[in-house]
Amino acid sequence: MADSIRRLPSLNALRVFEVVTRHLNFRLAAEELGVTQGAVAQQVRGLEAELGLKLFERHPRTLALTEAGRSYVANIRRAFELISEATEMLRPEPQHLTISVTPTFASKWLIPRLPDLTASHPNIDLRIVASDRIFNFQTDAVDLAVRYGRPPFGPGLNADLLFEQVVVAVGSPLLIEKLGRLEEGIDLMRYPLLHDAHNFWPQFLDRAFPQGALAPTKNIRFNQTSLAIEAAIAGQGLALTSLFFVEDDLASGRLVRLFATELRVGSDFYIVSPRKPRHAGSVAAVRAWLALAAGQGTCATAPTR
Amino acid sequence: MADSIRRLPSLNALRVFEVVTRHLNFRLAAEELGVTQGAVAQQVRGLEAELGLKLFERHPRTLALTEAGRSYVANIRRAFELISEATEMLRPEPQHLTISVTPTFASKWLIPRLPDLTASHPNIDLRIVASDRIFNFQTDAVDLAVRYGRPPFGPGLNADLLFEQVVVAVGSPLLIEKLGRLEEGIDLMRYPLLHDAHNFWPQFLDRAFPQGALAPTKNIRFNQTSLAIEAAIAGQGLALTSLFFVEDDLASGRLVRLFATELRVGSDFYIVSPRKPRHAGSVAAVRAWLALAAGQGTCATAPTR
DNA sequence: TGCCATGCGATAGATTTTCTACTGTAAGAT
DNA sequence: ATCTTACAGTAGAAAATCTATCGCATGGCA
Repeated sequence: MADSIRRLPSLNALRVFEVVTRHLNFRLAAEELGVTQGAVAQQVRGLEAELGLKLFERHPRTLALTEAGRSYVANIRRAFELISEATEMLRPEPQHLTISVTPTFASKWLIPRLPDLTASHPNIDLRIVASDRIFNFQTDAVDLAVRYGRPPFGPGLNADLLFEQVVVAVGSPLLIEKLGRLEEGIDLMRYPLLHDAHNFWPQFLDRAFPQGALAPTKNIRFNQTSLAIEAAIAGQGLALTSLFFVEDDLASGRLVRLFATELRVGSDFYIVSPRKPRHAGSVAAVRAWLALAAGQGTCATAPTR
Repeated sequence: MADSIRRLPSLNALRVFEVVTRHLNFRLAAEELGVTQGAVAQQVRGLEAELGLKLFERHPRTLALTEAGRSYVANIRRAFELISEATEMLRPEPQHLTISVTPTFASKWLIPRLPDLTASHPNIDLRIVASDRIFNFQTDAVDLAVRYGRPPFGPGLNADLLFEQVVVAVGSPLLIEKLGRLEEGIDLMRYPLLHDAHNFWPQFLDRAFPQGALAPTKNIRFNQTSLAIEAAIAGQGLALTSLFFVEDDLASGRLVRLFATELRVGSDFYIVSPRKPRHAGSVAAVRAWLALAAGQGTCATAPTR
C-alpha cells in the first residue's frame, strides 16, 4: 500500500492531462487551467516521459488520445471526481455572522478590506451593522463586535485589542499648499477645524502647542469621524482621527499629517464576542481574520470580568 | 465539471495528508515521504487552512483524526488507489533481455554492479550468460553482448567501446610484505606467477624488464582471468589482468600494482548488439547503463562492416 | 525537581517545480 | 506566397516546496 501510493506520478501533470483530454487542444486546456500553452505542453511531455508511453498522437492542428491515454484518463477522471466530491462534502453550509461596528470603522477600514474577508471565508454570510448605538449580543443577535472603549465590555464577553487609538491631525496636501504650512499656533487661524463627536481638538492643541495656540475662526462639526475624514480629504479643513483609519489615505497621499503630535486617550478598538458564541467556527475565523488584517498576528487578550 | 475539477485542493497536500492518517505521526509520515517533519506540518496546516477545518486534533505526542478528517481520507485514499492502479495497468510487462559476457567480466565487474542495474530498470528481466564461448545473437537468443576483441564483430552488429584493456600486474600486499619488494628481474624468482588463458606474462616481462628477467620457478595456471585474480587476492602469486577489472580491489587495498608497466594488446571490451534488436527499448536502456557505469557517458562508436 | 525525549509549530532561506515569454517547426487555408 | 493555427522546446522568472533550526508543550525517568 505504502509502495503503491509512493509511486504516484506527478499529480499536477495528471491534472493537466485530464483537462487536455477534454479539449484535445493544448491552447484551450491552458485557458481552462489559467496557464500558457507551453506549460501544458511541458506537463504532458513530462508525464509521457515519466510513464514511458505516449498519451496523445500529435496531428496537425489537433490531438488524438492514444488507446493507453483513453483507458488511463477514465480512471484518472474518476479519481479527481472523487477528490472533488469529497472536498465538497466537507464544506459546511453558509454560516451567518452579524458583526457590529462603528460607522467610521466600517467605512474607513472594514469595507475597503471586505473583499479579502469574503474571499478568505466564502462560506460565511456576513451582516454588518454599522451604528453608533451599542448593540446587545443576545437581544440584537450580534455575534461579534468591534467596540471602542476600554475593557471590560460586559460580563461573559471576550475582548481582544484590535488596535490602539493614536489620534493624529491630518489634512489635504492641496489645502496646505493653498493656505501655507503650519509652524506655530498662530498659523492655525488660517485653517478650518473639522470636529467629530470626540472633541479631541482642545486636548490635542494643548499638546501640539504647549505655549498656546490661537483659536481658529472657522469650525465644521460632524457627528461621525469618517465624515470629518472625508471632508479633510476634500480640502475642507483639518481633522483629528485615529491613525489606523487613515493609513490608506496617508499612503496614497490624499492626506498628510500636520504634526508629529500623537494623542492617546486610553480608549482603543477591541474585538468583542461572547464567551460561548452561537457560531463558534465563524466567529473564531473572523476574529482571526480581523487580527491578521490589523497586522497583529496574535491578539493581546484582555480578560473581562 | 470543469468547475468541479478546478476547485481541487492542493494535490501534494492531499498526498501528505493521506500518509499522515496512516501513521498519525508527522515524523513517521515524513520518513515515508522522504521529507522533513516540518514540511509535513506545513502541508497539513496549509490543507486545513485551505479547507477551513481541522483534519487532526493535536495531542501531546500523538495525533487524532477529526471526524471530518476521517470521512475525508476514506475518499482521498480511494482516489489515490485509483490513480496508482491505473498507473500500474499502464506499465508494460517485464521485458526480457539476455546479455552474454565473459566470466571475468561477469564476476569482477557486472555482478558487483548488478543491484544498480536492476534498480535502474526494474521492468527488465535480465538473463546473464557468462561463458567463454561466443554466443550467436540469432540462434542463442542473445540480445546484447560484452565482447573482448576488436571490431568488426560480425555483420549486422553494432559495437561500441566499453573500456580499453590495460594489462597490469597485481598482487596481494600481504604477499609482498612476506616475500619482499620487486625491484629487479631477479626478484621475480621469489614469486609464483598466476597465468590465465591470455598468456601475457612473457610480453609483459619483456616490457617491465628490458634487460631481462629470470624465469620464475613456480607457475600456477587458470583457464579464467577472474580465477587468477582471486588467487592473487588470496596471496597465491602475481596476476596479470585488465586494470578495469581490479579497480575495486585496488581501491580497497586487497591488491596493489607491482609496476607502473602497462601493456596494451589491441583488443578491448565492446558493447555489441544487433542493428535491429528484438527488444529495442531494453537493449538501448542497458547499453546506456553499461556506458554510464563504465564511466564514459557516451560510447565511441566503431562501425562494423 | 531537573533533565531528557518526543513531537508539532513556525520561520528564513535554499532548492525544486512550475510557469512565462519567446522562438521554431509543420501543416492548413487563402 | 503569406498568414494562421498549434505543438515543441528553452532560458529565465516566479511560485511552491522543502530544509534546518529554534521554540513550546508535554510526558517519562532518575
